[in-house]
Amino acid sequence: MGRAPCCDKTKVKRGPWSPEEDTTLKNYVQKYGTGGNWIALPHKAGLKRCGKSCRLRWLNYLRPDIKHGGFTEEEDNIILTLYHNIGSRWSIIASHLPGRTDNDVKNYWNTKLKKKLLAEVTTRPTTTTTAAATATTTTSITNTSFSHVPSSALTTKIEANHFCNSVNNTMLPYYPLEANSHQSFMPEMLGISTQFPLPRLVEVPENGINSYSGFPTIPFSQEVSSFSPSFSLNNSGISASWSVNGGGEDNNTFLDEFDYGLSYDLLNIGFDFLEDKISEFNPSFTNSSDSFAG
DNA sequence: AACGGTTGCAACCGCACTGGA
DNA sequence: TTCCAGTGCGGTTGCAACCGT
Repeated sequence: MGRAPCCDKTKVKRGPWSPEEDTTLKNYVQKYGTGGNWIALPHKAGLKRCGKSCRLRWLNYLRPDIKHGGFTEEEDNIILTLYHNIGSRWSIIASHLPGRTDNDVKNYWNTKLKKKLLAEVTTRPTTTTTAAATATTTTSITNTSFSHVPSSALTTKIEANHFCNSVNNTMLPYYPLEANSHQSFMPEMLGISTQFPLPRLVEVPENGINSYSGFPTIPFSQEVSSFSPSFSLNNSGISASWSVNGGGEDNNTFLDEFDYGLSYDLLNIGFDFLEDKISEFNPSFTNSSDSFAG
């Protein structure tokens, strides 16, 4: 037995809204407000529509403060950053973009921004260098709208992917940002069998104590100029080690830019492929919104 | 011009959450 | 504490417009 429908589908109009319906809804809401009850609103307003449909039409289209038209470069970057940090929480992302709705942002991501990023990645020259990665290495993707992404971040993750693939063709999932964390961090996004930890970049207090024990962390107060991952395979599985060298001039920038690199590489992998691999590895994992460890 | 494929976006669906009774 | 109507949200679908052949 499923949930009772919110209205009788046979008695309400569905599909595209006519200009007359738009006018009726807009006039009613502007005159009387929603009254805190969308279900009752269409009847009061004289509309043969489901309340949910009215709400959606108002919020996504008729509201006076809605911004229509193309997204700016600045909006692109905000979406990219937030998508990496919190995933597909479109309403939260939209709340950072005045005049944009969650539906707008979601559609824009799915139809344009994701493809734009993929195009950037596929046209980027192949990186063959290893290990040492510095925050100031930005040359590989200049002349793009995301030229501030350091190749260090790209290289780090790409090598991790290649390494995992070369061992047993298995990957573990990207963990979304934890809700209570203060700032972005690098999740332990890849691993095999023993789930080797990749570093998390987390905001930690000046005393250096943080709640993510067991993982290397980089306090914001620490200057960072290079970030060097290395991998090895031995009898006990895979081990990964990381080193961070001081001397950077702006490590907040480095951390922020690292986030962009992460987004690039998630796209480079392909979400579908990644999830298929995860499912093979652990049948209890069903989709990207699930918690793998939970 | 006609057709088929692709794109972009409005709208819908259904589950999760919330708050009041 | 439990129940449930109303609301919020993310994923998905439908379709018109566009594009290439």
